[in-house]
Amino acid sequence: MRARRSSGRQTAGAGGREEGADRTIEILDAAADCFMESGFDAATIDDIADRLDSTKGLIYYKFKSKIDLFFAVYQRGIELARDTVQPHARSGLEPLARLKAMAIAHTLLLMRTLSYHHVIKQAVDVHVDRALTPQQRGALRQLTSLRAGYERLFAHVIEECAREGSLLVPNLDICTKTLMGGLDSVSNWYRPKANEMDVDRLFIAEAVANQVIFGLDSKAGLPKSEAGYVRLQESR
Amino acid sequence: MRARRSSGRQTAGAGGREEGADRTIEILDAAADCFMESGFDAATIDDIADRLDSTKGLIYYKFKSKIDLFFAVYQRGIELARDTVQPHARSGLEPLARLKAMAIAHTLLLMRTLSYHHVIKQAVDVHVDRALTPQQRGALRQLTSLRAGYERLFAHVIEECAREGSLLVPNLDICTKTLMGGLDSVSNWYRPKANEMDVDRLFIAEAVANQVIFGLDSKAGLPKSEAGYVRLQESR
DNA sequence: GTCTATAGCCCGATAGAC
DNA sequence: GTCTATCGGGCTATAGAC
Repeated sequence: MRARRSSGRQTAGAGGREEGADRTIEILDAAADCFMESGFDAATIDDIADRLDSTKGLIYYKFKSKIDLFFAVYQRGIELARDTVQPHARSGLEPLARLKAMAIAHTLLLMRTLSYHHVIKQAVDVHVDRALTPQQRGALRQLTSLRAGYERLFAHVIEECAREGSLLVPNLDICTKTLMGGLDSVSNWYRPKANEMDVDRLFIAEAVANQVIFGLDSKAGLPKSEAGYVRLQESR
Repeated sequence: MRARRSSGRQTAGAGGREEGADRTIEILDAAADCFMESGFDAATIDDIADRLDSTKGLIYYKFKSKIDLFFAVYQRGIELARDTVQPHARSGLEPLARLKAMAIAHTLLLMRTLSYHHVIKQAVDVHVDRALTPQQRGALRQLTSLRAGYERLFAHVIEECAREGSLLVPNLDICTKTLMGGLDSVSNWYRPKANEMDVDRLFIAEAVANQVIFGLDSKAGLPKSEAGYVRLQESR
């Protein structure tokens, strides 16, 4: 899993492909884990360095400050989600099938990258009210709008469903937030088990996605298998 | 809203009315606000004291430590919710009507006591992994089970609905957590507005409760007004 | 009961060796 | 690039006056 590669950061393109040095991703992963376990404030830079079998010198070489590191984790978390879900939003399927595929993909990713999603949750919570430099405040603003854009992926598809009549949406904003809130709540209780298979996670993701879209009402007809999701997934 | 009542903690009844001391509730309220705004770690005891126009001497006179204060807020938050929702769980209505009344009551309370619910969220999140004394660990265990009991109020009613066939519940645990996750997600975006009326909050609470139970599916018949909730509410 | 003053610790951040 | 050593600030918690 560890990269362990040369480096050649600034030394001209040099044509070669290959990840130069970027232990950066490793740092982000370690930071995400620590932020999940202890929360932003309680996690120390030493904790993160320990997890990398390194020292904080390395971390401060790559990131200006603890909060900058936090923002980098936040950004990677949202970008991962966007890159995973966006293809489903744009597939040629019917709106409702797309929404379901997005919900499942979102939930599966959440389970596979739990720590990043916990960081996103902390960032959404107010706790990042603290004193920031102007640059940091700008970065936060950009991240907030990146996140808003991600939510809009869902809102747009929900709106399409409403327009074609497949969903009843009294208030688009409330509906979108409540739907995504249900999906994200998986992070409150899901913890990966050793030897867990993809099927186990898929079972959970399908159950939750179904529930947030169709509810629990026995009078609604739950379509059991939406082939669209699987198809897209395999083609990656 | 504030209590302002005697206290007679140790000094025998003494008959006199007058607020003896219980500024305790005031401390809890101020602490909840600060914990919501800044998070447990970033909030300082001085912040909380400032909000009370007091000093930290007072707070340490009433609470042994910052984490004990946090636990006290957490406890009050769950007890408030339990006291509000339990009557609806036990009313004579049909299971599905009870569930809806509970969901609405829960969401309304969340909006009225937002800061307490943010504290509960922080407590549920892992962040309270930190080093605790044996007593504190015991207290946390008790609070965790208090919270579990509260969730079971919902689980039991959902189970009743499943048994009588009014809801389809593939997995009781996942369904309960997802349903409550949708309700609790209101705390991610709801912020009280000046001059907001009870009706405004009721609109939100009904919309969210409807969605987490019945979903958005246009083929389900949404029962629009459940008189049961209002009846119980007025009789308090 | 409430306040002031301060001890003591922890952690973010930096300087500089290698 | 990565590590060691350290400073400086801020916060919890306590001691003791009133």
